[in-house]
Amino acid sequence: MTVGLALAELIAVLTAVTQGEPKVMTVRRGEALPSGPFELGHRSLQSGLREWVQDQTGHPVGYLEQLYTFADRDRTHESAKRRSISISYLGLVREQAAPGAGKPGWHGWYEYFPWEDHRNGRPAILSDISDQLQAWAAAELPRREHRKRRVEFAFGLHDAAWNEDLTLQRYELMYEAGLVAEAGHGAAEISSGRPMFADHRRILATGIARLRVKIKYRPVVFELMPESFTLLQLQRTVEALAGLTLHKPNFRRLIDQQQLIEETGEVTSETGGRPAKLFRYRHAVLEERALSGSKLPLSRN
Amino acid sequence: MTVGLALAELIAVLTAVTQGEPKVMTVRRGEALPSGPFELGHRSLQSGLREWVQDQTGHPVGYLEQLYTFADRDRTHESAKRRSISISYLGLVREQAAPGAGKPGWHGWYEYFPWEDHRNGRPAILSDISDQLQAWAAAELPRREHRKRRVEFAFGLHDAAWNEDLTLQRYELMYEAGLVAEAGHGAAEISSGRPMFADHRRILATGIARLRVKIKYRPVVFELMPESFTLLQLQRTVEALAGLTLHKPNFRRLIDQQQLIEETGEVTSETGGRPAKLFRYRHAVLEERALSGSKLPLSRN
DNA sequence: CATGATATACTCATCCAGAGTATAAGGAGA
DNA sequence: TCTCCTTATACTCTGGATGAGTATATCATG
Repeated sequence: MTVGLALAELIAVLTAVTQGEPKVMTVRRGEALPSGPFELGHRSLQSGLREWVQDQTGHPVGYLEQLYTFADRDRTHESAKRRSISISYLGLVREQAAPGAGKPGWHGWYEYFPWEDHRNGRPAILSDISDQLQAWAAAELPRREHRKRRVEFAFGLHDAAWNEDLTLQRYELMYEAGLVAEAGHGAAEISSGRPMFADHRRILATGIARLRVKIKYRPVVFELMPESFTLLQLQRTVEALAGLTLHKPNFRRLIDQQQLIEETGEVTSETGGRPAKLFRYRHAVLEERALSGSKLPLSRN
Repeated sequence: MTVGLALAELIAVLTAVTQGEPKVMTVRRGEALPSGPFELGHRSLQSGLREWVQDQTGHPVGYLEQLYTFADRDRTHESAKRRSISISYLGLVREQAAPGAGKPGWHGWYEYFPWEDHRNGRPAILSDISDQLQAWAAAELPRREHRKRRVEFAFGLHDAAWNEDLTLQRYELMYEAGLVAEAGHGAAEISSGRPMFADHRRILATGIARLRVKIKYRPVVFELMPESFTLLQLQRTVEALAGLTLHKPNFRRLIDQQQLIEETGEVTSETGGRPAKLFRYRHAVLEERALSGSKLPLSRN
């Protein structure tokens, strides 16, 4: 009887937003997510990863949440016929290292998922992608209708609207259809985003999807903001994550009716037009009550 | 340099609802959740658990979802100074084994968490619990206010309303305050529910919380229902999981405006009064579209 | 045939989210 | 200095969803 011995590995999807662009920390020149073995010295998984990231990047991790645990057999480390278990985490950090000295390479989310950014309208690539997916769906007879519905729903075709939360479902469909490079087979004639090592891009998709869902009911955005910020800066950050533009008046209404932030008393005129008030997150006061709220208003435009 | 070798173990929170009561599958006469090593032969974590449960209970698992991965050092299996990683899952099964022959022991959720069942009003135990928690919160000076707010929010004191989703937060607070038996110290003078081995009750709380959240936006309830059912049976099942009573007319409105179910054409008069129409879940048609909907109406009473 | 029980159908008020419009306050350039 | 442009901030309107209550239908039972 074999005992369940396995290699335990930690993988991090570390995200920051700088200049209105969501970034992920990578290694190997953008080809892989940072990862490392889970060592005996660590107190727990959570703290193990925290220490490890601190060492690697010099940045403290604000918010840290477990994503998923994988154990597929087609992973590396299969040297000794041993299984490798990967425990992935989503982490939010406040700032990006000064680009130059630091080794950590930050890359934009949308290099890897160009079809996920709808801030400037529906990306052109989506036409190609959905064409190919529909062809793929129509090809296989047995589960044809089922596939068609999955594609239409995930990509917001026909009557369905684009749903930014379905990042993972979209990637998985494209993977099944052989449209992404990692798959090996198919090799992706269309420009389907930058590939990554092994299943790292899938893990990144998991992280993006999780964060997009989360910002709607938990005030995690503030983990990505500087100490003080304007309302538009906050909105731009949310938009960057969601890959959508928001309705400005409604965004403001929602934010202040939740009382998550307070004025610092200062204003900044670095924004161009009329000077904007600066706000800060009300850490202390809410921490727990905030569990309930924090929705965000979406719009068509 | 230590390599991340660890024992991988699977733990399941298997849930069924019979006669309007939510149950969990246990071993050791209700003292532990079923668990087992993750073996080399398994294709993946998911399928490993699926096979294992099938063997143990004879029931197929309908819905299966990963809950959380733990790796605390105060777990068992610390024989060889080796860490043990526990990957927990939430599984839904349609029926309970005929009580008698089968070994699996099903126990009601609310044996372990009596304060979580509000279907017959606020349980009396909650007065004791919140008294003790407030005393505990008031005792420690430094973070007093913070603790007070956590308790009030989690248990719906003062202005806050009872929120059924906070099962895990409530258990954790009680654990911190030494009100549950697992904590060791304190030994729980009050009847704070049946204890479990190690951190199994915490894992159960995680599963309950996850399921309570999930039924609000995904049609997972149907994994617990028989092929055909009446609307009231469906409502009773949801109420059992949420630990709350629902507003009947609104429940019905919500269900049929989501078009999740369809009439079978038959009726049953086993329910007492006027015979009720039987319905079935529309598996095929929706599977994917259903991703969006499936909320449920809560009420005060 | 009345009564009690459950099933099913409607109505009403409130709140909230999406969408649009209007005014304020700065800077840049004619 | 005045005008225009840009961004910030404030207000209104409408439709739909949600919480809550009420009325009618159809069975079994005494």
